[in-house]
Amino acid sequence: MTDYRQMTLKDLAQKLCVSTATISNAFNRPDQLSPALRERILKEARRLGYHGPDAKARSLRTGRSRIIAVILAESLTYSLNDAVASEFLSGVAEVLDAHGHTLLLLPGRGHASQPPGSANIADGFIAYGQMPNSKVIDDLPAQRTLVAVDFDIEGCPTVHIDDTAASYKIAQHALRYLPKRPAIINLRITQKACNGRVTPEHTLLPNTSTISRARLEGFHSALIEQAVDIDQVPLWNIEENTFEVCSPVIAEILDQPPEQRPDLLLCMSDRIALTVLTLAEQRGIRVPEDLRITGFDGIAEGQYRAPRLTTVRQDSVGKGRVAAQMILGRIPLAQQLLETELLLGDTCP
Amino acid sequence: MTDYRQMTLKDLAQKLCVSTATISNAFNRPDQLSPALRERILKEARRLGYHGPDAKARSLRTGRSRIIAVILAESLTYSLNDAVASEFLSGVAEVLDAHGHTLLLLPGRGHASQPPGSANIADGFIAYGQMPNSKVIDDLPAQRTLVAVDFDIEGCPTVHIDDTAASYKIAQHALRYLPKRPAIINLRITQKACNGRVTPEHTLLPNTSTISRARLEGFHSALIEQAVDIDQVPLWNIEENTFEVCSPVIAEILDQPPEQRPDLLLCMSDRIALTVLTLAEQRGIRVPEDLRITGFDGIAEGQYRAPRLTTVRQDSVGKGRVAAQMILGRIPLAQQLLETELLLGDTCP
DNA sequence: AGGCAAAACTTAATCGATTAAGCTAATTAT
DNA sequence: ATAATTAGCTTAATCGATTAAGTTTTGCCT
Repeated sequence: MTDYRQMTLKDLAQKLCVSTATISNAFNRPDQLSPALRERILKEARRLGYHGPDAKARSLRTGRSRIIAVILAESLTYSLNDAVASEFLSGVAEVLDAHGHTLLLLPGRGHASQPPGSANIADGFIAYGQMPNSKVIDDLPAQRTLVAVDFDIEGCPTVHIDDTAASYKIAQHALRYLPKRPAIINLRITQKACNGRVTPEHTLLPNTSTISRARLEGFHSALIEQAVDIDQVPLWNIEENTFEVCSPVIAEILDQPPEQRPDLLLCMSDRIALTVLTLAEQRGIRVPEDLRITGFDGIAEGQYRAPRLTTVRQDSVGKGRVAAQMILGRIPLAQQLLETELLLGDTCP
Repeated sequence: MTDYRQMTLKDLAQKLCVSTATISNAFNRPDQLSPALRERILKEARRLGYHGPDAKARSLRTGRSRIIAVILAESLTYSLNDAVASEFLSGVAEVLDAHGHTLLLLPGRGHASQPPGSANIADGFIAYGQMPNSKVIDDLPAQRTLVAVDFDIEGCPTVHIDDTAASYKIAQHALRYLPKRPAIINLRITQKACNGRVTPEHTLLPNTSTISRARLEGFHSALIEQAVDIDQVPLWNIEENTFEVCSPVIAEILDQPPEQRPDLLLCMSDRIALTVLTLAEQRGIRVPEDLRITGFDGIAEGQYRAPRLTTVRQDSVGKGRVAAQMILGRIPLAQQLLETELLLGDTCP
């Protein structure tokens, strides 16, 4: 019987015998009409079930949706369970929310099962940790702002840290103890997938290509500085930063005979380092006596536990804040480099 | 000079000397035009920098945006760092993505700094863990679907677990060891804020009001069944499920003289239980010998560590999946009750 | 070759708002 | 008292698509 079409501004205008412009002004520009009328309109709107101007129509007309999209590197499922990505997102969300914007989450290219489509509803885009050759920008509407985080796009404002310097810093700290058998566990540094020990056949990605690669450079610099032959330092690669994928590789490392087993593991992420720690504890390997472990990121999980993880903290939340502020035009679009901080925990004091 | 207005479908139509309908069809209904023409259109579109139909206009015209909004209970900042909420979101995201939808994140009412506004762009809403008297629905467009998760709205499809039964189950397990001094740590069960020991002055929320309250009921049932006087069981309340807020309260509990200190702590969440575990480890309190600990949720962090947390797992990811499938109409809108599972870890074997 | 159906396009109305420009009536200035 | 300004409201164009209905072209059948 009654018609279930949603009530529009026009319907409301007709019922109240005023123009649509006036209704619109009642919601958007209070100074354009008498307070009495505005009051009446808002009251009647509520009574008749009109919940304010339709966002779709409004965004079409004004050209702005108050939505900012974050394009993640991985699938949403992965990203939401990754502490670093989550912290980053929470920084973004905090700033967006403070300025009346909302957050749209997009999976990385190659992870979306459908073409973007609805994504270009956003007023601006924050691309997070994409691959260097990433084509994210290619199908983004040209007019809208894009901020790149943790990777570079030519001529695009970016937010990042100096990964090489940071990893150099922690490796330098760890090497002060002159480990007998240092080893490195890295994330996705080989051209083709490799879950395990990296051999010469596995070609490494180019030096500056990804964050992982940059961090490996830092480790290497510190090792070279200590006159360690980096070719003698076992390098392990892991394809995904999750406990499930890390575990078997790390088990393989730890299950070597004690005299071959590393006594220092420089890990490219806290997730890896924490997995090492868990597996070491399960095996009764003493940390740091038998094995020193360092991480990278400074996620909460590594600090709110005993023993605390020795790591280098990057301000992921801050990254998110800065990126969001840039997108909203609160700070100038620029190349922002954030600081990192050594966290001396118990796993490599 | 050149005009920076974004290129529209109409512009493209003019350049190619075809009608706008044809362009639109080239993007949306391939069967409506000859393959040759379609090919030409897509190619020229790419060449001229037309990235496909504008999402704002399209969503206005079609009435659908392919965006689903999740209304969280807390601020986005909190939710994104909470493992349970993140797992839930990742379940939602997984299903949405598989069906070409995207995810818009909205902070809970009272956490947004601005009125919703752009939120009603979504095709459907999933409200997560709201307070029982929550007014979320009130300013939601009436026509759109709403699914409630972990709380109830009259006449609204819901997804939840039987919190009381689940907490009864784990408490029952823990009580088999006939603890001398059991105690309970709960989350937000008092009328007004209370961070610490709950005394008679602190009125409790009504029985069925929140999840926390439901879980407390389960603990109590199990205690009563063991003929324990529940008024003698210390009850502690915590206002926020974070390490920072939990710590001082838990320190207070653990720093009591050993003969007064609880030998069993039934915790309402894994976050609380893990904080207990960390602080106990720091103090050299042996778990489970001196202190047994149980959690609730089954988050990854509690299982991927040594000792593993004894807890009851709820399938948060599954909750998200089911909620998303309902919203998308893949499964009927209904009241869904998911199963829980006892995880026998090392903290209360 | 004529008739008819299907294929390939076009026309034009529409989605639900915003906003510049215009119009009256009321107020202020001279 | 009259002109000038302002307040308060309306008119109508516009944002950029989609899609039902209509038109022309092509292909097929007898």
